[in-house]
Amino acid sequence: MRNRELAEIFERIADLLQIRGDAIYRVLAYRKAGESIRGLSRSVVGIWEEKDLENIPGVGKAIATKIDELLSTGKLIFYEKLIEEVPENLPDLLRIADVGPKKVALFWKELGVTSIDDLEKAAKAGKLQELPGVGPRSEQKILEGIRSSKKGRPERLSIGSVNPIAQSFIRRLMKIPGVVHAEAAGSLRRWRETIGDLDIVVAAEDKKRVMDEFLKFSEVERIKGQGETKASVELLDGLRVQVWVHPPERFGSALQYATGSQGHNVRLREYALSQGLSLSEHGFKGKNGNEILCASEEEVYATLGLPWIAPEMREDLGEITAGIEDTLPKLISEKDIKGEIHMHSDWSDGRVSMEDMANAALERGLEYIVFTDHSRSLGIASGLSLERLRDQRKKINRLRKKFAGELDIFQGSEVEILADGSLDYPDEVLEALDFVIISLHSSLRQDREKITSRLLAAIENEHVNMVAHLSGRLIGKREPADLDFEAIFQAAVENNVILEINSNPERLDLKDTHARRAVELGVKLAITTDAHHPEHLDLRIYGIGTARRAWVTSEDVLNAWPIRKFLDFLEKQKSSKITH
DNA sequence: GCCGTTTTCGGCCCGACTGTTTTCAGTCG
Repeated sequence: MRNRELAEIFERIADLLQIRGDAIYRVLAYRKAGESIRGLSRSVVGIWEEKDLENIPGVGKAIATKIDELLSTGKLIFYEKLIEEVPENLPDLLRIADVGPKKVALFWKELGVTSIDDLEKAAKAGKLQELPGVGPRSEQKILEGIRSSKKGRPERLSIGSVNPIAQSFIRRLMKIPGVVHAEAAGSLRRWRETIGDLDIVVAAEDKKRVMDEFLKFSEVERIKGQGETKASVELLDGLRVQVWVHPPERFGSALQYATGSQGHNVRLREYALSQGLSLSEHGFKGKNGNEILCASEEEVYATLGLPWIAPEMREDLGEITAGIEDTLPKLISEKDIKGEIHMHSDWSDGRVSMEDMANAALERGLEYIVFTDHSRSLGIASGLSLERLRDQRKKINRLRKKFAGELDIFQGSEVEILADGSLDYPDEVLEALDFVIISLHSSLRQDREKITSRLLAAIENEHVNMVAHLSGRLIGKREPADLDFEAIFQAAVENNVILEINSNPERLDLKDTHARRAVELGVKLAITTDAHHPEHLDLRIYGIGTARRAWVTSEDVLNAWPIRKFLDFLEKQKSSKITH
């Protein structure tokens, strides 16, 4: 059973218990356990085999026993009894805006509603407003909520699609007179791979003016809520945007609050309470009611005796403890990157010539690049035949001379791993390449054992330097391959093979939690763009964000190393390979 | 139900906004 399936079960239990009206802290415990499992960097099955379940944060005796039952028998008696009492699909109603557990319970008990269709019928018949605490306006809102949930818009959008919208909003908000700061917060600032709501925090004295101007932005389709300090709207394309306005002297605490995550904030506020301070978006309050205002986030953390914690780490995954102990890593940043080692040209499916790509790399301050066009069997991407590969080498040699002293250029290849685990070029061809990337583009749906051993066989090939986009997932479009990640990370360490964080926002592969686990085990990474066009070189910000979420430092990243160290490592890879 | 630089028992973040209410409950983040 995969972590996500386990997480879904416990999250559903939490919803069902809450609808049933159980004690809220019991509900929260199940929800927290579910979220914790979802965010885990390694498989629960592995932890279960080591009999270490209770070391998972949020998992105690009771939930550990339930995980054990699920993994050994495939079912959970507690859950089966629960859904005899509360209809299993009732939590689906919680997805509708402004419908929470109390209302779901009310509609179910009073009207027998057990599905969204039931609810819609009841609302249209005017049955909801006859219930206590529900009026005509609520009934109307619920109907709207059902309508928008039926439009089939995805609940979370790719960070690559939301980020440009955010930057445009921020530019325009900054132009409103009196605005001192405007900054994206929430999951975008934490560089999560998908974004639910776009959150923006603005610093200005005149709140009302900012609110009025914001609500007039042309993309705003519907105002969902509007108060003194906070407004939330839905855009024409369905994206939800929330804007907070706070006075500049409180901007730090407001930004900290809106950045989250919820889990991080709860833990930080608990830590504040342990020091006799109550923290909110407005600042700190002491026991005697005195206020401490924070214009910057640094002041928020410093007030608690902590170093500033990078937004990407704020997931309640040990960052506050690391802050207390002063062991936070120095995270990698974009300026640390020295080379691009996974990119394409028009020799295969890239859009421009090698020379144009080289110039684009130079413009972006890179010191070395590796062309890694596709290997021969990937016909759909015009993979290079042996002859074309030789021709490309000649061309690259000419380019090397042309760019000498400015940019070092190498010839690599993105080599297909064939269905049986062998590689798409013979060994002597691989040996002649400067850098060998291997990747899967076909037969991604093989079962776990088969696809894992296929990758392991490929990783053990002595000429392989790096594995690209390991899981093969396309976020929201294609599920990752069913891999034994733990085994692959071990093999990568043993064979000195690099694993890629692919920066394409549709991939982000390795993903954050896997990258963190890989580095824990001693794997070295690369942060590449897989560029097929000069502009793709700018996608690296997303890979950097993912790496920072994984607590990665520049020491962990091959293409953040200076050219000398990069080349030395390639030499070392050659000599350290397991021989067969 | 979980957890411990106040605790193995008694806590468990904090506030904005809305609608249905006359002071608050529910939802959301």
